[in-house]
Amino acid sequence: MFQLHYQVQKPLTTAHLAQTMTLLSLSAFELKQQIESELASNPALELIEERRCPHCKRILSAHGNCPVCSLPKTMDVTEPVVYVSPRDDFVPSREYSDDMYPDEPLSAATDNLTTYVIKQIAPELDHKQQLIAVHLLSNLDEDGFLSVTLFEVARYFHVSLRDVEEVQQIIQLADPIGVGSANPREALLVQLKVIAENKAIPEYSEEIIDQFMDLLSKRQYGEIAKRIGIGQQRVEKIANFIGENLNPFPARAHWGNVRNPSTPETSVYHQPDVIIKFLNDDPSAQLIVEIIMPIGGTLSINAMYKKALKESEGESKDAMQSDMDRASLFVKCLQQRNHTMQRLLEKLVVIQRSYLSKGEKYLKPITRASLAIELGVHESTISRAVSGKIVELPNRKIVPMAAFFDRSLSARSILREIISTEKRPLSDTEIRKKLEERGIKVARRTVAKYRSMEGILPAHLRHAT
DNA sequence: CTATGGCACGGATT
DNA sequence: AATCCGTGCCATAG
Repeated sequence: MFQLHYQVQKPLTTAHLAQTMTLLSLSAFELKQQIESELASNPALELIEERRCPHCKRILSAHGNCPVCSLPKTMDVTEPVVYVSPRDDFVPSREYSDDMYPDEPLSAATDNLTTYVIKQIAPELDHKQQLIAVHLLSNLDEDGFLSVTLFEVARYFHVSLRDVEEVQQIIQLADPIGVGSANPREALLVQLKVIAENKAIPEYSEEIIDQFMDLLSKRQYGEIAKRIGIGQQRVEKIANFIGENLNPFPARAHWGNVRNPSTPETSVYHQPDVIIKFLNDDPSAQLIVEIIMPIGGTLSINAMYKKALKESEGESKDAMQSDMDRASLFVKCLQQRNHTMQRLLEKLVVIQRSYLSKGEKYLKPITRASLAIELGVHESTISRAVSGKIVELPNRKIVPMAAFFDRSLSARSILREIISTEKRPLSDTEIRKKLEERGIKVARRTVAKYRSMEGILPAHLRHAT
């Protein structure tokens, strides 16, 4: 039924529970919106301005201590440091900047997107081009990308590839900019060009998107810097610019907060909700875990408002009191959310430590339920806390938090290794045996599934390289 | 006869 | 209650 495991100071109310649960399931990006709307609608709430740590420029916590500089001196390596980190530099990755799209959001449905775009561009096109445009736009996927190749379309209409490209370019310039591209890379390049007309763009932006998209999405800025031959800081700046001004999924601007099941290929870059690092990047050192709070400063009850409430009378007092209650409820729920996240991550990083330091092969296949028991919370609490959250790992990779509960990742990773070192193509049955030798018991059928998940061809179509 | 993919069932997850 | 994932069974290809 209800979860009575929380260590709460005040008695629980159903409202309290409901709101805590909602907040828990929000990603940093959604949380930011939630907090901002609450802050705007409730005068009793106040955002206390940040105070910054003189050493590391980080925003100080409510207690005035710096989360990084005040790390415990006793470095018990097995004890991770987990803290909530308020960020005023938080930039939601899936949002357009206002100057690009001042208009109100569109409906989400793809077919509406089709007509929406056609309306914009129809006047510019002759009859034949219109036919092509309709064809292209009816083959958009949910992200606004083409699910057909230009070549196919050209053949279908018996026109030259050039003609189709021309139409595509017109479509890409329509709102949402970049729609009708083949992939995120193309979309970003189009957006970049459009912005460049009104605004200076950082040098190398184009090169980075064009040539290092995969590295960019994994946030491996150092690598990019090395390849271009410029400083890493500069690359980070450019990456920030891209994150702030461009959207790799054109159609999603209209989707609000989409939970994308992000496959490695389609996920581009995200602001993580949680950042996990090793102290000094040393895998044998202590783990540092940052839980991102997408606001600078601390949210709390407005002291002036509290005072005014005491002095007021009658009906206005009632109204103020209710705002007050809502405010304190919100603050409390927010604290509880962070507390839950903190406890969850403390356990999680300890359990998955070898995964964090040594790679995918060492991911322990734990379940949400087992962790729930250890933490003494309901399993749905874990589910909510995990769903939709993005984590940055010590190796700079961005993965969904659900990856920590992947039952098959380590198996698949070992499978990849087996196949990449095989002398002759091994059949699924043989692979199953090899896996068993390494402590993974799965059915033969499952090996086949893992193979296809990894995009590895069946044995008879593979040949040793 | 062997290797593999498709479909469906049951348990876990959401 | 709906959905996802591992697995067993079976059909099909080689």
